[in-house]
Amino acid sequence: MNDPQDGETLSRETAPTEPLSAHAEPAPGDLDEIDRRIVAALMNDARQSFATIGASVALSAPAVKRRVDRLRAAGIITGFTAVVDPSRLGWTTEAFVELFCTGRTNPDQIQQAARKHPEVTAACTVTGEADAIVQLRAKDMAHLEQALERLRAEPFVTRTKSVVVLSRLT
Amino acid sequence: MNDPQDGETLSRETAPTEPLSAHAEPAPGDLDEIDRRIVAALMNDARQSFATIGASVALSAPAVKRRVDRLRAAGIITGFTAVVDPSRLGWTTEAFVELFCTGRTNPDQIQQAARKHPEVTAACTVTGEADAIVQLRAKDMAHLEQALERLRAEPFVTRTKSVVVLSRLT
DNA sequence: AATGAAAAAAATAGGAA
DNA sequence: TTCCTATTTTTTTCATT
Repeated sequence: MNDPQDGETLSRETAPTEPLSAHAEPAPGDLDEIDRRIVAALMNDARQSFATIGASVALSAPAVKRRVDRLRAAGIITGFTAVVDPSRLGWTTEAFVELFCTGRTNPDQIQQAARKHPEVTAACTVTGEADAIVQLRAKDMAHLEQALERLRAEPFVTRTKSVVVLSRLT
Repeated sequence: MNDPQDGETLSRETAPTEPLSAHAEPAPGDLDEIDRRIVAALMNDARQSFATIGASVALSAPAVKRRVDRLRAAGIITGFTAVVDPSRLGWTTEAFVELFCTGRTNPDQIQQAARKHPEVTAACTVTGEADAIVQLRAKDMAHLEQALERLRAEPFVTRTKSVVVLSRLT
């Protein structure tokens, strides 16, 4: 994917040692290559047996189990979950909501509020005009509206700006 | 050999042209309360045993297993995955990017473009001024910028507006 | 410290009622 | 659906490098 990016006229010589798509693995934390492959395998299928994983990383089942235990204890793997097709569960209406908050709202307040509403599937503070973006998922538009009203009722929320998801592409 | 769903085989002459695996979603929302609780339990911990789940929904382990099998076959549960703390794996920089597109860009084009870039973790078309929102996740700010540049180079993209995630609250 | 092998305990996968 | 059972997997224990 080498895209000609010549927009800049500054013809500073490019550093020849800099690989563009450097997959530099500085090994954050203390995961080795086997740990990474175990994590990848579990992300792919969290219910496969340790023996199966072991076969793909050339380790015995107990050895894999110990590493998984260690990864969980270290907080690298935080849990295992079922991947559900939300549309099949009926909560098919989605929205992104920008939250504008009062002057000295802190992230903890937003977080606490987010946890109160089950329709909130994600929340984060952001750069830009808004203070936070939350993702909502609801059964239908009426449900979404109701959830949004509840959010707007939070004392620190001064204004919201929503966009509704028309279709999910990924 | 074992056809689980033959309960109502009317002895009407079999239609030879009938696709066997007609994924006829006959009842997209026909999960009963127990199914929902099983799904919730698995979302909470995908590696707990069927017996444990059974204890919480007052069902035997084999009964739970059959329901899970059915939920998977129906495409409601699409898989099981490990939940990983992304910051421990390196891709810690996130952004929401609004995409403004040329006049008659269709969703398929956006979808194809989204698939080309590994940094895109989600993409959807939305109401409002922008045509789509994509979520990016990258190793660091430089990586994010590079991914954004690649996105902006798509021929149908006229303009983008990004906000960077400061911290994830959920 | 980390691994593999073996044994014990637990879970799973089907079958029958 | 539950019950039952053979098979597989998990988990502990122990010996090895």
